[in-house]
Amino acid sequence: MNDNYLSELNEPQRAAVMHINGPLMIVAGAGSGKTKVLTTRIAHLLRNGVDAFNILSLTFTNKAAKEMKERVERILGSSEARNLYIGTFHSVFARLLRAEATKLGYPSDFTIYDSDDAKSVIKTILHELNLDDKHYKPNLVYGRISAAKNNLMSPEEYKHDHAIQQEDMRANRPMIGHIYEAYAKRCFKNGAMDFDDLLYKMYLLLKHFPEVLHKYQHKFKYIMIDEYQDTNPAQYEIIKLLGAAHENICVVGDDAQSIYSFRGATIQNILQFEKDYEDTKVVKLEQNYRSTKSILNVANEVIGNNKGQIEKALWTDNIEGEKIKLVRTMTDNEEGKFVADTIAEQKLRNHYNNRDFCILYRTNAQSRSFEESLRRMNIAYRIFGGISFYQRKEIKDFLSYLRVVSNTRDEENIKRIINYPIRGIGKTTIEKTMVLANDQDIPFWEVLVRAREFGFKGGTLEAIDGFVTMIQSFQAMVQQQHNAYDIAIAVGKSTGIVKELFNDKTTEGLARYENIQELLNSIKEFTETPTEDGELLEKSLGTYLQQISLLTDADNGSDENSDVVKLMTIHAAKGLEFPVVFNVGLEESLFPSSMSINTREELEEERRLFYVAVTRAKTRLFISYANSRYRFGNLVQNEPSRFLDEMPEKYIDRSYAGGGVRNAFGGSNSGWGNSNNMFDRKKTVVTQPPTATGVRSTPKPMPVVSTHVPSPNFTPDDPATMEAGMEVEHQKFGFGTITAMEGASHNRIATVVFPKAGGEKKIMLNYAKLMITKR
DNA sequence: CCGGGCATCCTTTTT
DNA sequence: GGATGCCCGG
Repeated sequence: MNDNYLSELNEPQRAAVMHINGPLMIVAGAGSGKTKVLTTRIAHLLRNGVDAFNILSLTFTNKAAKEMKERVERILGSSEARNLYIGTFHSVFARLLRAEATKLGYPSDFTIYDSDDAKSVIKTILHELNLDDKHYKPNLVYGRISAAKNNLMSPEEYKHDHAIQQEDMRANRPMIGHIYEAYAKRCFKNGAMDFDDLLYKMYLLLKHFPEVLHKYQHKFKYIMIDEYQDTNPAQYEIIKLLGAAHENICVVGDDAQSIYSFRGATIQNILQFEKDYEDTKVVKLEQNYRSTKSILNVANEVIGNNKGQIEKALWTDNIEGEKIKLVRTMTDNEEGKFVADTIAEQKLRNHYNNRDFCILYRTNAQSRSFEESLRRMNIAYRIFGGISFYQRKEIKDFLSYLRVVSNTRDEENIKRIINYPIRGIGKTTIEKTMVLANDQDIPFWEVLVRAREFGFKGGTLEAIDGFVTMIQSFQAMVQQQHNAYDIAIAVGKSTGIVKELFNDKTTEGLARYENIQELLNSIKEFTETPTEDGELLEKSLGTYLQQISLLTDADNGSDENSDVVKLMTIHAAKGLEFPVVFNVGLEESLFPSSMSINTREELEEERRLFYVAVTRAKTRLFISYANSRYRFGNLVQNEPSRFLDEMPEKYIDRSYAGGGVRNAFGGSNSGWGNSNNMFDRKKTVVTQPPTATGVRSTPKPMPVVSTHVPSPNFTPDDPATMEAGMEVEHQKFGFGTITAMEGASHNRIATVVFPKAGGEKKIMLNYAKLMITKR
C-alpha cells in the first residue's frame, strides 16, 4: 500500500480516517465519500499496527459488504484483506451462532427461515391453536413477533408487558403472545432460526455466556458499522456488548437517510450515539461529490421540512447542471412509455449506455409498466429485488431437500417436500404424523422413521419408507464427506425432480428446468471456488446452505457491469448512484404511501425516502407521476405527491415534453423530439381505453352445470352392487344411466350419462356417491 | 387422494 | 393483475 492514501482525502475525511482509538461517529451526507472513508480507515488501522483479525466491519446488505471487501482489497491486496471480518449483520452473526449453536441448544447446521418459511410456521400454529387466520393474519402476527425480537423481548416478556397486551386487546388479538410462544418453541424444535433470531439469539448468547462475550470482545477490538441510522435495538445492544471492553466503535450514518423504521430501526441510535459513548469524536462529511447543484439543492430543500435532524449542510463543488425534469402522464402505462422513450432519446443525445440509467419506485408492484415499455423498445433491463431467485417455488422445493438432509429436525421443510414429487403421501398422512409427533413429543422425522411402529400401512407405509430411505442415503453421502454439489446432483436424480421438469415442455416448465440448472451451477461454483477465509475450508452442504439463506438476489449479479437499465425500489437503491435517475410514481397514497401518512414520524420517513431517491442521481434527474393508474386491476386517480410541492421551483423544469410521448402503436419507431410530437401526444390521449371511468363491470359467468336438488331420501348405495344399465341419481348432476363399469373392486369407475348435466361422465365411486334409482 | 378452477386477499419498503 | 387458498369433481 502506498503512503499517499491520506492525500486523496478532504479535511474531515482525513480526520475520520486518522482517528484510531475511541468512539467515532461519522455523519456522512449522501455522496460524501463514506465508503472511501471506511475502507481507507481500515487500511490506516492496519498501517498503524492493528491486526486484520481484530477488525469487524458490519453492513446491512451483501452488496455493501462485497463492495467494501473489494475496495479494501484494492488498497491492501487480498492476502491481508481476507483476514478481515466484513459482512452483513445477519451473515456475520449467523456464522458466530453456528460456531456456538450448541450452547443455545441448536444444531450447528441450524436452518435459517426466510419470512415465507416463518409465515408458514405461523399458519401451522394458528391452525393448531384453532385460531382464525382471517383475523390473525400471518403477516401481521409475524410483524408483531418480529418487532418483539428486534426489541429483545421474549415471549414471556411479551405476554407480561402491559402496554403490548393493551395494544393487542384493543386490536382484538389477545392471543399473539401465545402464538409467539408457540412459534418460538416450534422454531427451536425444528432447529431453525428466522432472520430476527440471528440478531436476538446473538444477543442472548453474548448476554448469557460471559466467556463467549469475552472471547469476541477480545477478537473484535475494532468495530465499524455502516448505515448506523438503520440499526434496531437488538443490533444496538449487541454492538454495545461487543464494544464495551475497548470502545473502539466507529459508526457511519446519515440520519437523513434513515428509512428502515418499519423493520424496527430507530433513528435514536444515531441521534444518541454521542450520549452513549463519552468522548465520542464526531466528524461530519458535508461535501457531496456525486450530484449537480440542482439535484443537491432540491434534496436539501425537501429534507429541510423534517424536524430534529443532526445539523449539517451538504454542499457541492460540482456544476449547476440541468434542472430536474418534472413530467406528468395520464396513466401508469404512459409513464412507462415516457421513461423508455426518454432513455432511448438520452442514449442518442448524450451518448449514455443502458447501465447509466436507473428507475426508482416506491413499491415493487410498480415495475410492470416499465418492464413492458422497455421490452417493447428493446432496451435491456434488470429488476433488482422483488421475488428473488431463491424464493422461486422450484428453487425452494429443491433447497428444501438439501435443508432436510442437513437438518431433519426441520419439520417445515420436510412437509414441503414429503409429497414432492408426488409419491402418495397426502394431507391425511401428514396430519396424522403431526399429531403423533406432538403427542409423543418427538420430531416429525422420527415418526416417519418409525412409521411401521406407529401403524402406517400399505401404500402409505411404503411411500414413507421410500422417502426416509432416500433422505438417509443423502445423509450417508454427507457422512462420506461428499461436497454440496455431489449431494445436490444426487437429490436431483433420486427424487426425479430434474427429469420431471425436463419433461415438462410448457413455457413455465422450461423456465423451471432452467432455474434448477442454474441452481445446480451455482452450487457447483460454490464448491469449486476456494474460500477466502481459513475458517471455512470445507465445501459441505451445511456451509452452502448457511450461506445462501442470507443471499438476496442483489448479490446474484455476476453481471454487475452488464449493460442494462436497472429497476429497483428506493430502499434497494440506498448507497448506489447513477448518472441518470427516474423517480417515478410521485403520487399521493403511493409516495408517500397511504400506509405512512398517519403520523408525523411516518411522513418524515417517507420524506427521507424521497431524499434518498433524489440523491441517487449524479447528473440528470427525471421525476414523474401519473394522473391515474391501475391498482388491483382497476383505475384509480391520485393527486400529485405533496413532495413535489416542496421542491424549489427554480430548479424544476415542467416543460419537458418527454422523449416524445408516442402513440400507443408506435412500437419500433420511436418518434421523440421531432415535429410529429404534437400528433403523437394527441393520439396517445385518444387511444386511452374507455375504461378510464374507473368502473369495470365484471360479468358473472353462468354456471355450466344446472343445479340439481337431490331427492330428500338420497342415500348412496354400495358401489360393489352397481352394474351397467342401472339408473342412478347424483347429488349434483341429477338422474342418469350407467353405461359402463371399469376398475378393480376397490376403485370402481362408472360411466354415467346424465341427460341434464352435459351427458357422459366418469364417476369414481370411492369419492363421488351415487344412489341407485332403478336396477 | 389430487389437481384444476374459482374466489379472495392484496401492497409498502428487506435481511 | 397476481398469488394463494379452498372447494369440488374425477
